Amino acid sequence: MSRTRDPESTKRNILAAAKTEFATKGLSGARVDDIANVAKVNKRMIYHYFESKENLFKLVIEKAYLDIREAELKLNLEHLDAKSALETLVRFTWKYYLDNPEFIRLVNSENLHHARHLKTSKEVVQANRNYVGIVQSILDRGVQEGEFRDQIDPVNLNITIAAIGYYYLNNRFTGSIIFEQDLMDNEALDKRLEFNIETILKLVSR
Amino acid sequence: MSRTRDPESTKRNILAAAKTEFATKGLSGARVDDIANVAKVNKRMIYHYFESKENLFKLVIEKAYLDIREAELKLNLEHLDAKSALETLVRFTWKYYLDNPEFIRLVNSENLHHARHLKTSKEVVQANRNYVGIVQSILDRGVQEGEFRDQIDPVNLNITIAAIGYYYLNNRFTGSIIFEQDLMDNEALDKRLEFNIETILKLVSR
DNA sequence: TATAAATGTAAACAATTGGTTACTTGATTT
DNA sequence: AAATCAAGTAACCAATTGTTTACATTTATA
Repeated sequence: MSRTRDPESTKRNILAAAKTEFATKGLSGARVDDIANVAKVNKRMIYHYFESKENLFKLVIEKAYLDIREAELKLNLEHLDAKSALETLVRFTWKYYLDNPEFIRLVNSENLHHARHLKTSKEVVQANRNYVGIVQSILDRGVQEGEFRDQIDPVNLNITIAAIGYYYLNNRFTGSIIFEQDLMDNEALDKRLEFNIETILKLVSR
Repeated sequence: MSRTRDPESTKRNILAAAKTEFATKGLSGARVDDIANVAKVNKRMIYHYFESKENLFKLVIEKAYLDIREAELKLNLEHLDAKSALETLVRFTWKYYLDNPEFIRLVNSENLHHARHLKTSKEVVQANRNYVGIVQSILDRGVQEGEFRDQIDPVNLNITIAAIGYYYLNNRFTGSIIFEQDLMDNEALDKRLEFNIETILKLVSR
């Protein structure tokens, strides 16, 4: 059954192209024409399915958040002892940022625009609520096991786990110039990951 | 002596307006007309003094880096014991990001553009070299004093000190939505700073 | 199979953009 | 005081932008 028309694929192609375009050039720098060209779709289709450039961006950033939270869920951290769970989370976060560089760029864009696209997204808030709950339960478990200090704030811990990977990778271009070394070579990357694991484990341990 | 013409002030006004404009809207989103209006200067003057929008951005980002490194030098960290010096640096970095929100935004923009403006800036590289040297000497001192572990990488430590402040403030908009709390109220800010100091001191201590 | 709805195309539009041209005015120098 | 140059202005331009109009074709359905 040969179909010359395939709306689902058209939508998917547009979303994928938009993600790359927005991540590469930011919201203002992104060009609707370029998205259409990369998606191999007539520009009109973007407006047909997504209403506006702005709305397209909203869907892209929403999906980006849901994707990372979904990937985190698959780690099944509750089956590990607290210390292993935390280390796994630090490794995962690092690798996710490395493998999905668009995520960081999109989050930056959204913050440049005061998060106005995410403001109305109940789904993203809920996904994140679950995530904070998971980290909280790791912390509780760590205290029970006698490994972690108590009274550690899960939100600040979360933020720090993200921060130490995010900043390094987000600022890899200025960083490589400023520190006069290639922050993206394999040795430097491995070293950074170990450094980050150490940072988090020392932070929570008794 | 009343002067109706004042080239130095014109240049200064353009640079100041450009800094705000680029930080607020990014390189692509920034409008030369808006810079001219805010600076209360004819648009032609921007091209007269700064050649192009791109070159204006380059000067803005260079100056932003030189400014923060200059402010750090004034801390005179070498007069403090290692632990105090490190805590002072963490506090300073946090406060500088808080008081100069344009800095973070500009660095993001520059990284979105693969740091192409900073690539040719010897001055910025040199300023940073001095800065890494200062952190290295704090680490050495800490080891001598018996307070710090040895073999801590000064570049990764630097990056982490920046990261834990930068990420929190850069992503304050998405963060406040996602974590369902105002990350920018005074209590949250104070709590974050203490959390960050703890993170760094635990990281380096024996 | 006729019809309506969904999917797609080509071309154009009005607004905006970074940058320029042609000109005027003020300050400095000889 | 004339001449020269720097500083400043207004109007404009060509290119680009997000979005739309008008039209064509395919697919599902009554």
